[in-house]
Amino acid sequence: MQTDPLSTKFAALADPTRRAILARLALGETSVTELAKPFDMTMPAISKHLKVLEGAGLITRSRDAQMRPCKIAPSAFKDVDGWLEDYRKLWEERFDRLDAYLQKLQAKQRKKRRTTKRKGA
Amino acid sequence: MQTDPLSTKFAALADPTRRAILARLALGETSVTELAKPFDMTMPAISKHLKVLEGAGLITRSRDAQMRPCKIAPSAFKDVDGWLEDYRKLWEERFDRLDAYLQKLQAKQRKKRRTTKRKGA
DNA sequence: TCTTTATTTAACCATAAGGTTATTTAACTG
DNA sequence: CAGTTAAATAACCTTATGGTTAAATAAAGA
Repeated sequence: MQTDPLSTKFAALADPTRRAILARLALGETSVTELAKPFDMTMPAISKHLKVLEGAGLITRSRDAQMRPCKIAPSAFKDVDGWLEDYRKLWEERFDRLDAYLQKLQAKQRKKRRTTKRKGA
Repeated sequence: MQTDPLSTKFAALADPTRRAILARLALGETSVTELAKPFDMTMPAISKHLKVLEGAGLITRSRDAQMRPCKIAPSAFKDVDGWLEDYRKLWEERFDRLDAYLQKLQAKQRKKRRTTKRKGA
């Protein structure tokens, strides 16, 4: 596995079970047993998933009696979002260029229609 | 590996070599040999990385003589961005609550300063 | 203190990931 | 056609991942 924080985060997010756990945690802090319920999986498996999420800095854990409640880390998605930001620009530009191209195309077609005085479809 | 598109994309992004390839492709379409240059890695390794990126729908490939130029797929990051969107809301709310809390705290401190008439630091 | 509840750790297994070298395929070039 | 360039495939190796069962740990409760 890669050791840089961004790789670790993407790797953690690459598993549907872990994303489902995050989705549950988005509703609020909860226990491991509670988190495990929706899954057809043993507790140690869930425990490992939580360790991966924690290791990636996506969740934090506390203690409440025997329970180890989990919650989403405050700035969990900050760097992932920051990374995406660069590419967001890229595809917005791409979209802008496409948009410009389509407008040019439409202008050309309008011009054509004017010169040919509505001959074809 | 998981087979759903989002997992496949996150997994593809979880490797720094692949992210570097994407960063290079953000500058424009280019050949495999060109893409390979910055890395201390054999061609087959790069070839595999490109296959992963293509399989995730992050890049597309064409043909130009013996070359197989790669470019970033038009809507490469759309679903990843969409997924993040939900959590963006979450942490904006979290931030809003923190902000509200801090404002309340400051208000309380101003009040305190007024009643104690600047006694301590 | 013994038991129960909540969770983790250890040991193991199958499969996937990321790399290698050697070989092939594909297309241009002389 | 023979040779060169660009890239992919095959076969292999090592390590990581995602799961299991069985055992250990931690805290609360009778």
